[in-house]
Amino acid sequence: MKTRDKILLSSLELFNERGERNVTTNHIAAHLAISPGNLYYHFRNKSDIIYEIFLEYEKLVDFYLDIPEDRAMTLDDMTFYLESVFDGLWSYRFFHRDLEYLLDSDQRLRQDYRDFTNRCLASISRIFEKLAEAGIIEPQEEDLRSAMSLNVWLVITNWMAFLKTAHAAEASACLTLTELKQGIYQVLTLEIPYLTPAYRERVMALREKYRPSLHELGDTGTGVCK
Amino acid sequence: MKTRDKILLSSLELFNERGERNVTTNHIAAHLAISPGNLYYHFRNKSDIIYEIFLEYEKLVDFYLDIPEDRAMTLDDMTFYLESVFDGLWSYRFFHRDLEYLLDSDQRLRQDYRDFTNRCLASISRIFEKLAEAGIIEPQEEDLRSAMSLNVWLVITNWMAFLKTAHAAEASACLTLTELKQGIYQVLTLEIPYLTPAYRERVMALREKYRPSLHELGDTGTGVCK
DNA sequence: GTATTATTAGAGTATATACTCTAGTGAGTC
DNA sequence: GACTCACTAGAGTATATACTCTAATAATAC
Repeated sequence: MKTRDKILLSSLELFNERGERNVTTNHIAAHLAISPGNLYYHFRNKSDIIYEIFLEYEKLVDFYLDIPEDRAMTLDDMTFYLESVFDGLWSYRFFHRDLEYLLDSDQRLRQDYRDFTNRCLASISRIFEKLAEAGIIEPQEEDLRSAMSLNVWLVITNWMAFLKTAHAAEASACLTLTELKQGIYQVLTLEIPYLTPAYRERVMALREKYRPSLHELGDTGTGVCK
Repeated sequence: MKTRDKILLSSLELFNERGERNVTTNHIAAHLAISPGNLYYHFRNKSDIIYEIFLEYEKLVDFYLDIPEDRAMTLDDMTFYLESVFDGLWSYRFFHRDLEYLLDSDQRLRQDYRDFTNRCLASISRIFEKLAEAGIIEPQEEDLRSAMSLNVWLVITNWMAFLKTAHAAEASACLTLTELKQGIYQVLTLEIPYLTPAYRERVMALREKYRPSLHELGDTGTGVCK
């Protein structure tokens, strides 16, 4: 693998594990056993690395959130979207953690992320529309649909942050993809009142699969993870 | 005013304005025109300052979220809770921005914040219960109510982060309390399907007051603020 | 007044951080 | 063999950051 790609990969790994704030360019170089100079040959600065990683993330989500317009939407589609989005969130989880700082230090990223958000919101809204066309949820007026989409976006993008703060032990290490996907339970909670009688039972059963196992917040957080 | 209190006040101000990450203890001291040594006489370290500020924040929210158990809940009560919570969020807005990092660097804060979250979630759930008792929303089973409360919490605590990332110009400066309170519109969106016919119109009218004025996300962000 | 304590200034320190500079190395090309 | 050029090592730098230390001053108690 090329050094440039190795740098991106290691950076992502370290960022996810420790948080962008706690990972320096020197750490990244050391982790790869290359020199800082080498790293700076491939990237102008730390922001550049982060921006490249964002582009990957963006590509991934755009790929998953491509809505097929030639056929009706199914429950399986919806499940797929939810699973994919949370997978993506997991793989690039450092990103939302330090989002504000990252956007403040890179205008290019700020602009791109804004566009990205708008695309995601449009996709979510389109999904709701198609779910209504398929008779899975009741159709809603555009106003309500976009407000709902925004709420879905807020829940999705901040579920992980919530989990980390709810944990008693140190945030970064303890967190599983399974726990993360309990966010799907929360998203489906938003849909409940809009489900059609024909689909209500099926969606509720789907939701049940993602239900948090225990009283999460109450755990004493022994911290035996990793 | 005592130096100690001045330090807390200035710190909060600077943190809110520039983000905790961008404010050093030296900045705080300089801003107050006192020496770093003086600052460290009053606080062991930066975390200590943050922790004290958190305690203030906690006290404020706990005060506002005290639910009177001797009488029924009114719509005005609900409005008051929403307004107060967003006011608090505004006054201590640096806090949620760097939350994960802050919790990672102070175990005491982590534990206290976890308890704080649980209290807030309980309060939100209790508010829903009392709104149902008052005939404003339909009563729901506990499971659903707590999942809904969690969604409300997610929307409330992350609305500002969303606004900042949606803005085109630099995040910190441009943001008004008015914009922030459009979060209330989003929270009320969550309640819509559960409203009783008797109150539907009134709540919808209330919600309308907080509706975002323009197509927020679409603005070009000239950045003329501050 | 004197002793004690609380408060403050300000220089200083150890460490970290992002990044630069110079001097290469090695694989391919002609 | 000379030349190019992408790539790499590693020492080095300017600056920042959290925090410490000492000495001095102001406030208070007796």
